[in-house]
Amino acid sequence: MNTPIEEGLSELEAEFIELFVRLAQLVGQPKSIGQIYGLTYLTPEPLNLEDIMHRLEISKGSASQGLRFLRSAGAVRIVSVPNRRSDHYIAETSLRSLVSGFVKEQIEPHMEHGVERLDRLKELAEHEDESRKKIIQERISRLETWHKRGNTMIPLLMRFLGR
Amino acid sequence: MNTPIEEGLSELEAEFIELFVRLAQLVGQPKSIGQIYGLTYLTPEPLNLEDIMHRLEISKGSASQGLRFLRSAGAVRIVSVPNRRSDHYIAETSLRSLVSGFVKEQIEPHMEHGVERLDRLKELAEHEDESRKKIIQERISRLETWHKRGNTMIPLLMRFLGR
DNA sequence: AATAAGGTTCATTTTTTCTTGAACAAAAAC
DNA sequence: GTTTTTGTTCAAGAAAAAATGAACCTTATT
Repeated sequence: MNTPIEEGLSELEAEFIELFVRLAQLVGQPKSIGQIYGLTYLTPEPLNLEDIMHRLEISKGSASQGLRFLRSAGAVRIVSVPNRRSDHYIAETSLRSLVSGFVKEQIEPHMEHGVERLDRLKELAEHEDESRKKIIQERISRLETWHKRGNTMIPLLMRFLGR
Repeated sequence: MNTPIEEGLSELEAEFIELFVRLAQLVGQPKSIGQIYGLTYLTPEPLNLEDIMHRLEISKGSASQGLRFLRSAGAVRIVSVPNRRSDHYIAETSLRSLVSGFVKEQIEPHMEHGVERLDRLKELAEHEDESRKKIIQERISRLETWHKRGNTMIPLLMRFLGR
């Protein structure tokens, strides 16, 4: 046993976490992700899985999966705490790391897959009636432009967010 | 009665629409929104509600609600077709209008609400123990920085997408 | 080697979101 | 004024997403 972490959330904490829940939902992530990240963000001390479960009153499964996601997106980091066997987490609070993690996990896969899809469309367009072919190809090439813009925008975004 | 629009989707159309469905889901919109927008995007002729229902095999309710959303986000536009009483739609195919509609509908409300939430947090932080107050305030001010960055990024994004 | 602690996995249940279609309203057409 | 056509709304049902918790693996501790 070790220093017990207070149960329940203060009004401030609840409000704070609520804000992160909305943020999570805005970018299409489940509530629990927002809760966990929010809690680690506002808590100065590193938290372990058990702390998180109890303070947020969520299941072990949710906490574990949520942490895995946040870890892989670079939103939280494991720190070691003397005399504690369990993994402890602290939030990565720079906007840049969050955005970059999000882009890497959620956007880039789509972008890459997008190339294949566009090629497939171009392929199919070839077999189209001559009458429609022209216009279809024009639509597809417009889509390609979108794709390219998206691709050039990402680095710009990152640059804006600083090193 | 008037010129009937072909039922069912060709492979090309299905593939094309599938791409838009994914795009819709990426930005947290239901499948039907992606389908409707995809169909209008690739179809040169203006489509009405009935065309959309039949070709996509979705209900009247979905089609109506989907179109309302797309209209309000500036993703489709009503055009009048001679001798047809019903509203006909064509897609707005510029990336800029789409993004700007999306930002206006989905992002800006959050941004505005965000200000209130931050003020509320600052208020609550005042009543915090002196020991934690400092650190909590620091966290909140970090959040404010995020908020400001978000706000300055939007115009930059729009500028990048052209006039 | 046995026990315990920490963590993950995943089938099941719960919750949330989306779709449907029938009822309703508005505006032509007759 | 009645009938059609067109479109909206919203309660109920269907589908999808997220949370739960028990079983299970791994690694430390005794």
